[in-house]
This record gives sequence, structure tokens and C-alpha cells, in this order.
Amino acid sequence: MADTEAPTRAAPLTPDRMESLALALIEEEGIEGFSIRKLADRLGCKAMSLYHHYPSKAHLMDAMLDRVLADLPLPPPDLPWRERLARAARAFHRIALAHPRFFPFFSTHRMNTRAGLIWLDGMLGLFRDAGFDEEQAARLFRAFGYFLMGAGLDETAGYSKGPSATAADAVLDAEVARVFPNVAAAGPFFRPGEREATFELGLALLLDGAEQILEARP
Amino acid sequence: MADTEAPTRAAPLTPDRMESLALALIEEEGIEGFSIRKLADRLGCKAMSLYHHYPSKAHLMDAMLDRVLADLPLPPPDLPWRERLARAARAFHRIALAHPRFFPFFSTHRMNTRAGLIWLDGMLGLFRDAGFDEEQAARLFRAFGYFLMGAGLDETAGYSKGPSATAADAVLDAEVARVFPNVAAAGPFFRPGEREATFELGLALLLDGAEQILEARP
DNA sequence: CCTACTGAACTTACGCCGTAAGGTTGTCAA
DNA sequence: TTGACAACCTTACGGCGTAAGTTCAGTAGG
Repeated sequence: MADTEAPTRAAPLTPDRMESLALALIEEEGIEGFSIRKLADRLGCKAMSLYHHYPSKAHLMDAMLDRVLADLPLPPPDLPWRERLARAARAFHRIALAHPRFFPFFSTHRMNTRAGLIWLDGMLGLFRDAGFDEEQAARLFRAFGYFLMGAGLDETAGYSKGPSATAADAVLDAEVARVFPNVAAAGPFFRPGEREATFELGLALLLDGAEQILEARP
Repeated sequence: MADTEAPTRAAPLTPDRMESLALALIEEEGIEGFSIRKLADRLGCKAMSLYHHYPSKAHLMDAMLDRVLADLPLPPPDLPWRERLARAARAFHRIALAHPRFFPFFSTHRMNTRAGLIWLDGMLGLFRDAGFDEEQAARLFRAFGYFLMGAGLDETAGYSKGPSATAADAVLDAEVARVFPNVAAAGPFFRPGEREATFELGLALLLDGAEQILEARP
């Protein structure tokens, strides 16, 4: 009676709240530590309440995909194509760094939602604008995508992570320098701080290669 | 008494049998459909028997990593470096095609077993033999690896797979050609039969790029 | 005011999962 | 014969996704 509006018991289960908390939870617990039950706890509701809003866990994951995709802008079309492509690549890479534990899921799922298709179409258009034909645009986009996927995954789920289940073998670690000299020599350049330089080298390789294709067929 | 040898009740739980059946099961059920219980059924034993041979499921997975890694040969050192590198890349790519459902796990785990280190050291040596310095070898290996990871993953877990949880939206599908012309034009080159050509284009881009680095500093 | 309906949230239950803890069996060396 | 040991089995626990059914506040129509 006193309240003219509903008291909204604690906090309503809005898509924004559910998906943001889910993303945060994944970054805390990892993608396999993430569960509907834990998310519900975090939200202050019971597990099954979430099924009122999403038909399944997979649908919730898809909604998170779209939310993260929203942070992936297309670079302004008035820049030179090489700069546009470099910016798009770095934007994608930034997604990996911003959501390291969600990224492996993100990068290996089709972007067949509307937001995903907008980005995909824009990226293909970028290659077309640069002067590549339809086939070249398709294949180059893919090749760039492979590199971006791998780079992001490596930094979030690959060598950069701790040892695999077979716990760090001290004997093996000490042996590396002796038996695997090339691995030992490469070690300093595999450190996290070196990632950006490696990423930029690979990106430059691909950009140079694309530029050569363009020059070969004027 | 009649038997001089042990009857071996049904079939012994050898590493080879366990790991081969595990890999086969993963290809049938996918990596998340794979469970210790199902593997035990397949092997004709009980779930917990497997824990006599591996301390945990993760250790079994690691053993499978090493088994698959055994199919990843280093190319003969007497070939030109570009050919060696191309062969190594194709060998890695073949792993993805041979174990499509295991590959996402394979490619995102550190190869810190002995077999993995041998391959890693050999690959880095390949770049060194080509004339790259330690830093270049490390970064180029990594950049190539990014591409190979992404290519394999895309073909085993990405766009090539069916729609994500949000089931194929017929309206959206029909709309694509109209609203996303670049996506529609690229469609034919995204088909499975086109993968190899796309892979080879990306590989050539990277090889060309590496070659240029080498020529710039003779 | 009553009623019927609706949507949000909750409850219970099922069959999976990995695995901790402990028990049983068969083989072989001493 | 005995005892150690490896190989394998049994039981049980807590967690998972989710199917099915229930509770309850708010509201529109009579």
C-alpha cells in the first residue's frame, strides 16, 4: 500500500545482470568451473529460475557471445585498408585479453547471430574495399581469422598457462636447457611480456603478404 | 593347470588399448561426451579400474596428447627450409583432420611432455637452420603456430560446425543474402571443400613473409 | 469484489559425472 | 605356505544440467 511500485524482491533477473555476472563468474572460475547453480547463487536466485529466461545453458552462453561481440567494433572505413585491417585485428586480440577464460569458447563458436553477421559482413567488405575479389576476400579473411584465433587461444589457453595435468616435472624442467637447446633459447621470447611483439610480427607478415597479392594483380 | 599362460580374463588394460579406445570414443561422442565410465564400458571393465593406470582423467588425456603427438613427424632436414616448413605445417594440419573432435583439446595444451619438447625443439631448429636468429625463430614459430592452431580449430570446432545452440533461424538464413551481401558472396569459399585452398593461401602468405625477412637481412 | 489467467520464481527428482576410500582376487617370489 | 603386490571391483559422495510440477504475486475482465 505504501509502495506504489513493486518492491522487486532483491534484484530482478535482467539479461544484463545475468549475462554480466555470468561473464564475471567465468573469469573467476574458468569455463568448466562455471555452472548454472553457481551463477544462480551469485544472482541470489535458484538454479531453475534461470531456465525461465534461457531455454538451456547453451542459450545463455550464446547470449554471452553476443554481448562480448558488441565490444568488437569495425574500424572506420575512411582509413587506408592496411590500417583498418590492423585495427580490426588488434580489436579482436583485445577481446582475448579482456575475457581470457571466456575467449576459447568465444573464438570457436560460429558467429551466426545478427551481431556476428554484421561484423563478418563488415570484415569481408573491408577486404573488398581494399581491392580483393570475392574469393580473395573470403580466403584472406579466413587466413587472418586463423591467426587471430590461434594468437588469442595461445595467450589464454595454451602454452601461457600452467603445466598440464602431469604436474611440473622438475627433472624434466632442469633437463630442458641441456637436451633441448632451441627451446631454452626461445624461452625468453615465449614470456607473456613478449606476446605483443610476436603478435605484431605475425600480423605484419600477413599484411605484407596481402599487400603483395594486391600488387601482383593491379 | 591346462593353461601354461594366464588366460588374461578378457583383454588386459594396456596403455595402448585404453588410449586408442579413448581416442576412438572421443571421435564418436565428442570431447564432452567422453567419460571415464563410458570408456570403462567400452573396455569391458569398471570405471575405477582405470584409476589404477592413470591417477586422474587429466593424466589419461595427457597420455592421449602424447600418443597423437607421435603422429607428428619432423620433416627431413635435407630439404630446403621452405619445403620443410610447409611439410611440418601440413603434418600438423593433418592431425586436426585425423582427430577432429580431439583436436581442440590437443591444440590448446602445452606440449611439455618429452615427445612434445622433441617436436618443439626440432621446429625451432628448423627456423634456425633457415638462417633466422633465436628471436626470429621463436616469434616466427609462434606466429606459424597461431595460424595452424586457428586453421585446425576452425575446421574442427568453428564455422564448419553446425549452428550454435540458438538453432538455425530460417528467417535469418534467408535474410543473409539480402542484408549481408559480402557474407553471401563469401559463402561458396567457406565450404569444407575449399578449406585446403584457403589453408594453402594462408601458409603461402606466411612463408613469403618469412622469406622476405630472411632476404632483408642476409 | 471475485475470478481466471499469466509469468516469475521455487521445489523435487533423475541420471549423469569424476573420484575418494576401501575391498577382493590372482600371480609369483621367497 | 606365506605374504606382498598388482589388477580390478564396490560403494558412496558431491556436483552437474535439466525435466516436471508447484507456488504465488499481479492484473484484466466479468
